[in-house]
Amino acid sequence: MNEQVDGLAREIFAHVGGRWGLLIVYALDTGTLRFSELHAGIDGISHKMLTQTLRGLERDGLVTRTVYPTVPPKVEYSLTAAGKALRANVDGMCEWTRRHLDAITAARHRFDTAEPGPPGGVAG
Amino acid sequence: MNEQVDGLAREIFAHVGGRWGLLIVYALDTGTLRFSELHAGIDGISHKMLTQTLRGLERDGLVTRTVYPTVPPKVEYSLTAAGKALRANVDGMCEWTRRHLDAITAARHRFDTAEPGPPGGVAG
DNA sequence: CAGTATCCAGAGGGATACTG
DNA sequence: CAGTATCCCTCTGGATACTG
Repeated sequence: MNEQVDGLAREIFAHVGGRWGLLIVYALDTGTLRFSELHAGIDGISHKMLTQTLRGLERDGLVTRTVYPTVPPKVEYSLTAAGKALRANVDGMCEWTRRHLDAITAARHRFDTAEPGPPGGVAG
Repeated sequence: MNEQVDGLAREIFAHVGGRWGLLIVYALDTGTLRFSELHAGIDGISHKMLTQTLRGLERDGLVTRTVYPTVPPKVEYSLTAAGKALRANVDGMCEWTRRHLDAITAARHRFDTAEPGPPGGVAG
């Protein structure tokens, strides 16, 4: 297998900021969202992780951050061109999940209820 | 944003087994690989994590596991149809990374050397 | 409203040893 | 060679409080 691309594949995870990065990229499809809107829209994310992940994405040039020096403050986030391109891939992954979720769930059930003595997984 | 799909996006990570899942799926493109071949091919993965992640992928029906009852034992892994479909998406991600890595690196550098007093990131 | 800092629990994941 | 079990540590990430 290609060592180059292996390293490349690893870069993906380094740049999308772990567990929440792709979710944020996904949420930002709408166009532009405020911090509080993202916080409300992404279920389960904490204030801290939203800030932290957003920083990472901004740092890598996947999202833009616009601060309005008003009272109270207002900060808006949106995808850059690179971010939008990434989002297309996220869409692909979602599509894949949508298409295979039933099969996966079934496979999981089969696996969990399988006999210790393997029914058909052995060759020789 | 769509709550349904938000949950769907989360399923992706639940099924690919965290940090190593996609890397394994990527490695298995070749066709069929033994445990030791995977171990050698995926740089940095530990014996434990390879076993553990492989179990998860097998459980979800993304890889098949074939045991040859020989001495010494021999176990081969390969992608199922669902696994191959997933791999196509991983390819897309790699392609994205390949295309944007330079820009990302540059953006990162810019961000890290930016003035505390924002040069152009503020609107109002 | 948005961001930063601190504290702390729990999951993730490595090293090692043992089994078949 | 492949897999399981155990120990232990790091690092993630949540809760909370404070600043602008």
